[in-house]
Amino acid sequence: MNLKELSELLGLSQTTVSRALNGYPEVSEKTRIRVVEAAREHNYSPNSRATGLATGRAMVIGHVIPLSARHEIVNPVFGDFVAGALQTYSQNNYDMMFAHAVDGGEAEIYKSLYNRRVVDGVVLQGPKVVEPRIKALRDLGIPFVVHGRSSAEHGPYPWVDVDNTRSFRRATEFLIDLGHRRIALINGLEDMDFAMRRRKGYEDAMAAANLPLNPDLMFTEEMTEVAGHHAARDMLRMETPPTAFMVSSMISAIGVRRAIEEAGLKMARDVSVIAHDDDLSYLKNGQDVPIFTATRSSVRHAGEIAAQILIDRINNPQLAPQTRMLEAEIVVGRSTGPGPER
Amino acid sequence: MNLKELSELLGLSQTTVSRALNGYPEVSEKTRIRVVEAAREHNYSPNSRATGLATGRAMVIGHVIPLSARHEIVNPVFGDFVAGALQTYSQNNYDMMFAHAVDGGEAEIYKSLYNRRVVDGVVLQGPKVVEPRIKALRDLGIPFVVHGRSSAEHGPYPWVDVDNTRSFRRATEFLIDLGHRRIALINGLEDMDFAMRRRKGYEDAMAAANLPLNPDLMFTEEMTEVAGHHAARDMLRMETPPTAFMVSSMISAIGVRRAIEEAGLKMARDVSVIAHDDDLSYLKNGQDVPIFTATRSSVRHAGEIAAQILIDRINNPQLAPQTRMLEAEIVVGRSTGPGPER
DNA sequence: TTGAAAGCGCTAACAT
DNA sequence: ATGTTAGCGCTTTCAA
Repeated sequence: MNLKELSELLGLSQTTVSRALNGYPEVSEKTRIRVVEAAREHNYSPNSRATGLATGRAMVIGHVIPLSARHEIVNPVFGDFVAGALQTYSQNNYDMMFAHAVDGGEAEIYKSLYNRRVVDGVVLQGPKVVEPRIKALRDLGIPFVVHGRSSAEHGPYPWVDVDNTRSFRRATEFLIDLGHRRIALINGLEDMDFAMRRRKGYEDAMAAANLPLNPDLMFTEEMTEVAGHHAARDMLRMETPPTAFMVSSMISAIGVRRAIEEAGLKMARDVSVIAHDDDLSYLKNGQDVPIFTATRSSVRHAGEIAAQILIDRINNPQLAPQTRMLEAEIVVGRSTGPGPER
Repeated sequence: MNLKELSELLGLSQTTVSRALNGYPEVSEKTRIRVVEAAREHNYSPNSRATGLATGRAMVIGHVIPLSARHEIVNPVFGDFVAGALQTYSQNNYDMMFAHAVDGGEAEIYKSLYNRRVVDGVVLQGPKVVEPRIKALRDLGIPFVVHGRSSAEHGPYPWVDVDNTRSFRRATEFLIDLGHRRIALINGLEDMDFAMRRRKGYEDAMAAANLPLNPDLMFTEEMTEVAGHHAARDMLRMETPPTAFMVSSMISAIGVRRAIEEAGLKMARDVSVIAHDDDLSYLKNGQDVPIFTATRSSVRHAGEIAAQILIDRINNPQLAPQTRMLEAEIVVGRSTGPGPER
């Protein structure tokens, strides 16, 4: 059922039916009711391509995943962000498009999506420290918002981020307060902006406590089980192994914990592990567990906010770029056992 | 730059330009080259909404995530499947649409996406044992493919699945061979078809070994860290606790392992854990690690296949529903320590 | 308050 | 080998 058929059925013009359905004021209430009911009854829904052609709006927003970063889509944080954005989109009648890009081709994908009028705007996820995509999007005039920031980018651009530096500083401080001195950092790839910031938080806390930075205890790789395992295993074989691990992802933390088991060490008593996005609900039971930071709900919230900023920008292009810094929800539990001196 | 402008620029009709760009044979090679070059030079890309309107095809496929199942999008397996599908889509010039649905509203979302001609077909993810969506999609005439199966659905429908029953049977057999007798099952929600099949695999193996099924060792919940932790913690407090855990997700396995640590037990020596989608690359180093099944790459492959089946179906609606069963890639490592008798 | 008609950018019959 | 023309299904002036 399309507009024409519906209007013929009602003995009205397409115009009137369209107006009635879209809430224009000049339609009589009587007609509107008749139209709306007939539409529902005959299961009419407007063809979004035709609407898009006529209005010039796609009502779709694009997300692009670098294909090389296959782990990215598997990163739970990614899903949290997307879930948040999805919620805001549906409240505003937007749909979400998903595209992927081979390495280096991301700018092309954005351009293609926008030029073909598939999307009205895009969300840039996983920005690197040096991120040419931001300039590209700005130059192309594509409405966008960044999840995260890019430190090397000095022009204004809209972003939403959680305070990664603060999270890692606070968590590291917590470990230091517990008496740990050899604290390892199992980080993501440090050309990613978030990873660089996390390292900074870690370094800041170490410096503030006058603890030396040991390059052998600072590892950077993709955030996978395997990478976490290898790094932790090697570190635990050192003469003076670390007594604690700051880990950038719950996924790499799986590997880290396994390495600890394999080394015959006991979690919490011999070694503490803080993973960035581990679930924290345990702590509510007041149990003896290692400490953690939690940002899962913060990330979901970031998705909601980012979507709203982008939608505002699409509707009002001359708006100044909005930015929003979210504090990660940090929860720390008690450390168990005799502590780090072994 | 649109078709009209481009054709005026070239002194050709829109038709000829369109034909040149779409590879129709009746265009002279000379003209084609001239057109293609001008298009590239002026950065022309066809408006997909206009193309869609004219052709009746959206070149978009929809994926729907139940919002209630917020964990679903966070499940790594979900990402693997999507990544696989995305790859096939881009090879066939399809884009991927992402929608979400509040509980029970999934059929509406499918209908809406299809009626509005936003998508040409949809992928049904996370089918339940009883899955009304399949009948709904069939009745609506929407091209679709199911990732997984629905046991209560007896009519023909296209699906791609991994052999969950076999995976869990084999992994359970492996534990039994190692001498384990009290094997716990930490499963997902068993109204989900895959979870039901996994339980069946577990039960089959136990029955074949004449081992009793102990309801207290069979847990079913959402596959979260918290749920895994609670279940394992309670089981480990039993008089005769399990010596091994079969876990349905690497995420719940995090909770299970933590509960084991908290109980003062040593992984592998005291308790073995097999998690469904744990990464297995460890084993390649020939280390002493617990055993695992791996299906990560199988799931990605499932995504590729499912996408292809759907595309074929869209292009050829009278095709009989294709189905495809994939064998999960199963890898088992050596169990460490003195074994389960403690 | 309603309708006629043009047009959004493309494809596909149907000429030529 | 190229062009003319009529849509695809909607919105939006402009008229009535």
